[in-house]
Amino acid sequence: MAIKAEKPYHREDLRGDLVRAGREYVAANGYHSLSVRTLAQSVGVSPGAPYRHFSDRRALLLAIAIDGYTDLFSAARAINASAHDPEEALIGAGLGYLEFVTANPRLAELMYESELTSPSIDPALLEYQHIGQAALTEPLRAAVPDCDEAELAIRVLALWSSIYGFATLRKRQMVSEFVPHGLASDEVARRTITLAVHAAIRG
Amino acid sequence: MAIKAEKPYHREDLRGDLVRAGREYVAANGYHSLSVRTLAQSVGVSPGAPYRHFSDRRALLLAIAIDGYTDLFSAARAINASAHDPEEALIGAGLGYLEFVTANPRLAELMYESELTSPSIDPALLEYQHIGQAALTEPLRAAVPDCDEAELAIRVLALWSSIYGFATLRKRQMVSEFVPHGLASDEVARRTITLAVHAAIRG
DNA sequence: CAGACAATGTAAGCGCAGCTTACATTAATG
DNA sequence: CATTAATGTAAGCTGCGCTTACATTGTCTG
Repeated sequence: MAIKAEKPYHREDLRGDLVRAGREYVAANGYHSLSVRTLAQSVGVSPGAPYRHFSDRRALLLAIAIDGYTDLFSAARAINASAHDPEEALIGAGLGYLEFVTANPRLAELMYESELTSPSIDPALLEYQHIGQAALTEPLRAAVPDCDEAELAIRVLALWSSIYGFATLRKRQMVSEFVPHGLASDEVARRTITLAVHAAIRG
Repeated sequence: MAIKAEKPYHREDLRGDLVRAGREYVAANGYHSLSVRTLAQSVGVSPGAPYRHFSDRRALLLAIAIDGYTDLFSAARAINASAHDPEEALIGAGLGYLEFVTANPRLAELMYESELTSPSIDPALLEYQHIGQAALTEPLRAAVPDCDEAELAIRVLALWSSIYGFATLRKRQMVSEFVPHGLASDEVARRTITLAVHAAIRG
């Protein structure tokens, strides 16, 4: 009899393995070139097997993106909990998002700039957008107590636009194109985020 | 002899025809599903012909994107010329970009959110980024005369982050998610852009 | 003006990927 | 224990990016 344990016909958690391996691949090479076949092979399974767990390549990408969202938001919760005042919470949220995008640029691309968000965002991702929205809305409401909801919503949108836009441009290494002098990148980030937060607070 | 004019073996401007047809396709269906073969067929040419003019599918997409940039910047020049003061020029630039993205969402996706910009922006597109940068830098310099260049660059970056971020979120129809009340979309846009412009002017 | 040459098109095919269908194997259920 | 659903495999269809070899045509030069 063989010493090696025969690999079982049914495996423990193929779906999870695919998401994890897929996430590693995306982190290394980006989502564009991710192939269901190659991914299947890399986890040691036949080319058709993933389709038992994902209807589409798109569904697989969606699962990977959602996996990324859970990480992002657990980090965001930690930051929010350790903030002492609303302004600090807002700046922390912005810088936290920046850090996440910097640490996981390819994953962020899948989450925020892929076919999952175009032409309009995938319904399955809407819930996560609302969580992110709340992470800005609550502190801002606290910072600007007497402010009607419509105005608050606009300011949240403007703030999120700034944070998202800056993070995206930075991910593409376009900050050095705009700010050619040898300013420290972190300093530029801090200035930009605080500028946006202050604009949102004072209107 | 045939009444129809035989179609010539060599055509006038296949490259241009491919770019035009490609742009139409992208506008209608997005760049993701654009296929070189199908595009070749749609302009009545064999599947290999496009490769005489474009080394890659990517090179074709690049040409389509550049075609879009020329349109965007010619519109931007017109707006800039008709502005009466720097603040008006900045707001006009922002709203002009918004209009372009709203009118050409799929094309904007190719220009600003495709594999051409990821992981870092394609060198062939850098020139166009500089043009866009200048369209904000000059009016802002005029609006804030005594401001050193580094500070000016940071504010331009912050302003462009806001404009780009807002336009992108709006393209994904996420504005209605953030601002659920029946506020007119144009009103939200105007408020957001002016907010960003004022923040950039006063620091 | 003729022949060489470059430019630009076609025909055919390789390799790979998404996805489907038919079948095999195993776990769960009554 | 037999049945059934779940989950894997094998094989193949279709379409696409890209290459190579060849056909056609405009242009340049002796």
